[in-house]
Amino acid sequence: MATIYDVANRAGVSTATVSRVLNGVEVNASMKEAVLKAAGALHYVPNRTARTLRRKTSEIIAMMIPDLENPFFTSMTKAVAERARASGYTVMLCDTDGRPDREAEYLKVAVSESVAGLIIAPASDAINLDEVIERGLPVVCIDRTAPGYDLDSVVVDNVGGARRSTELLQQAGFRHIACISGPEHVETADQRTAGWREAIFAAAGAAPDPDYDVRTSYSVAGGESAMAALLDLPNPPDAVFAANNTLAVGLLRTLLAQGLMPPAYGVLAFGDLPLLTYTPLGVMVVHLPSREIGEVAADRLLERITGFDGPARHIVMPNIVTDDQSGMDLLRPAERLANSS
Amino acid sequence: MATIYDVANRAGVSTATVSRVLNGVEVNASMKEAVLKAAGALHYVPNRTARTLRRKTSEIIAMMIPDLENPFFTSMTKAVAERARASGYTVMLCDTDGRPDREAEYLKVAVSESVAGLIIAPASDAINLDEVIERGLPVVCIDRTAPGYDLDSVVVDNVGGARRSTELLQQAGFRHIACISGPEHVETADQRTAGWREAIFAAAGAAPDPDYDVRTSYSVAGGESAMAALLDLPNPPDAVFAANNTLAVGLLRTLLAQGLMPPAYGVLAFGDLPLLTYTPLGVMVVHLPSREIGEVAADRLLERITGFDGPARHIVMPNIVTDDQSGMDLLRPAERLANSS
DNA sequence: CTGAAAGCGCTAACAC
DNA sequence: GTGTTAGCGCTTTCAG
Repeated sequence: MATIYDVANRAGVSTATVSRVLNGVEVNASMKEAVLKAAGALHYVPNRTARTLRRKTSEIIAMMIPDLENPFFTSMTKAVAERARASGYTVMLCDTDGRPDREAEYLKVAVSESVAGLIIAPASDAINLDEVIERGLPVVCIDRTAPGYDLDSVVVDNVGGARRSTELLQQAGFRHIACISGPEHVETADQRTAGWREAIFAAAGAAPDPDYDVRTSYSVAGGESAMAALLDLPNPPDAVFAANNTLAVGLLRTLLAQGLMPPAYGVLAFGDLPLLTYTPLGVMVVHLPSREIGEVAADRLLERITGFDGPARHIVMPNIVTDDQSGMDLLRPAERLANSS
Repeated sequence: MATIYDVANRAGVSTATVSRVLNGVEVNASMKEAVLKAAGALHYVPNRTARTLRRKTSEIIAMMIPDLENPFFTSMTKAVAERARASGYTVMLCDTDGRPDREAEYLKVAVSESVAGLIIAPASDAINLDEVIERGLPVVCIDRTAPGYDLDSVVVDNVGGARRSTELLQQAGFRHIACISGPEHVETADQRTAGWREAIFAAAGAAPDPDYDVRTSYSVAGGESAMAALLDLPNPPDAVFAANNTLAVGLLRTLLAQGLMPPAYGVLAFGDLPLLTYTPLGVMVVHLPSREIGEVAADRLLERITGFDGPARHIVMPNIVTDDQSGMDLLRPAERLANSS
């Protein structure tokens, strides 16, 4: 309730001086002390809203992701929040549910709140960031880029990673490898499917069976039904490349319900299955550095917020736990468990 | 960039009229149309900061939880964000990491941002909400209450649930049941341990072995080391009641690494292990309605924000999937999988 | 029903 | 180095 005026009065100085003290601008030592004492006595809490109105930029960072419940985005978000907090910023959570309309809505709110910056995993490749760019808002894309805009981005190597993943399945002896990927026009889904195609083509000298190329929503339900459809095929696959973790969980549900168990049935998940990985199930898992992506993205954004104005940086994250040339962690969960204990 | 003045000018009306139109106050139809047209032409986006400064309350809800990466809080947060969005509010994410100092910091930011309301899972039972209460900020406690304050709360029956959980382990034939719970002074941890004690006392006619009563941090690491310590005991337990999901994951890691497998070794997790539950592992799981807690909490808060001023409501959530009198879902994962397919 | 104008709390010229 | 003061964009009395 106390304002900067109250503090100024009590300390016998002007509001400008109070503001200076509060913002770390050089001020006479005795005045500074008086201000601090007055502020303490009055339980003064600066009003960020007023500051934002005046400065035209808040201490809030907008974080837009398609699904907070996906551990991949959860840990990314946690990392961003932690980095932001350390620099005095707070995160405005925007779960777009993968819907462009929600995304547009949140984008408007972000502008309306004069957020300091934006970290976003675009819901589709048709995303419109014009308004945001016009206002000079710093933006960092994560996981997916924003086609048509030259923005900082932090992603993983989807095409190459998917190709190497598929090759691993091939090396494990599987010959009929299907790919269950996310929606069309979602960059990661398109790229991971492309990587799978490359590997299949390289091995077979021909394009993959169109029936094996399935696209669905990035969700457990999507993985479940897609797998069911694959098993209903006249010539069902003997292995599956799951383009993300939720799809893998879904397809695993279908598989297990039908008595098909990895590793006899080949399953490679592109992205971690956090809790599942602690159980002895023969699923191959490619670890994606979600936390690190969040950290790097936050750092890059903070740099922009504090004035950095260089050209866009496109960062492709190497994977943390390295066990082969690809830089990916391809241990089977059971092995990983053994190693880590 | 366009302000309400620009819109007013273009529409040939006063800013007051523009404001009225934008806020749904009755206005002459032709004027209203003119305002809307002008606003559209100018790509006008209202400035929420200015509104907040004037109204002294923003359209942001602060959500404070101890760990975003715990699926229990993740789904709760997602539910809150969704409900909030539907009412025009956005969520400010505050991951306190279970630390009172972080919590206090975020509380200050929340006040400073003039948030419309607060949903909080207190980091400890010594939480100080004075400042927040003084300012008349609506608060709803989730998962844990705030001792000393009479606030709306949405929780689960910890004592009773823990007791029935332990009884289930007893009914399954286990006789040496340990309890791994969270930190002291964390309400849920205290209460769940109390419920376990009740069950042990009722069955044995004596207090449980103090060695079996372990408290650690609510984390995978905590569960891991606690389980290791239990197994090192001269007379190790044959079953464990895990007071939350992360503890369960941790103790499971230790167990599996030592070749001890449920259900031969008794494990009951109080709280879901989302992805793990899809695998055929004999762990008993008590489902906690995290999503529903979030929904109810958000609804109660929104009521307060829009003026409700009745006495505090203390809501104890029943569990969703009901298979016994306790209202809890105690199916073993494998059975659940079979049922749900 | 509509308009004029004050003011929310703070920052940043600008003047001293 | 310090104080004065004009707004930031909006809502909301208060007159008319």
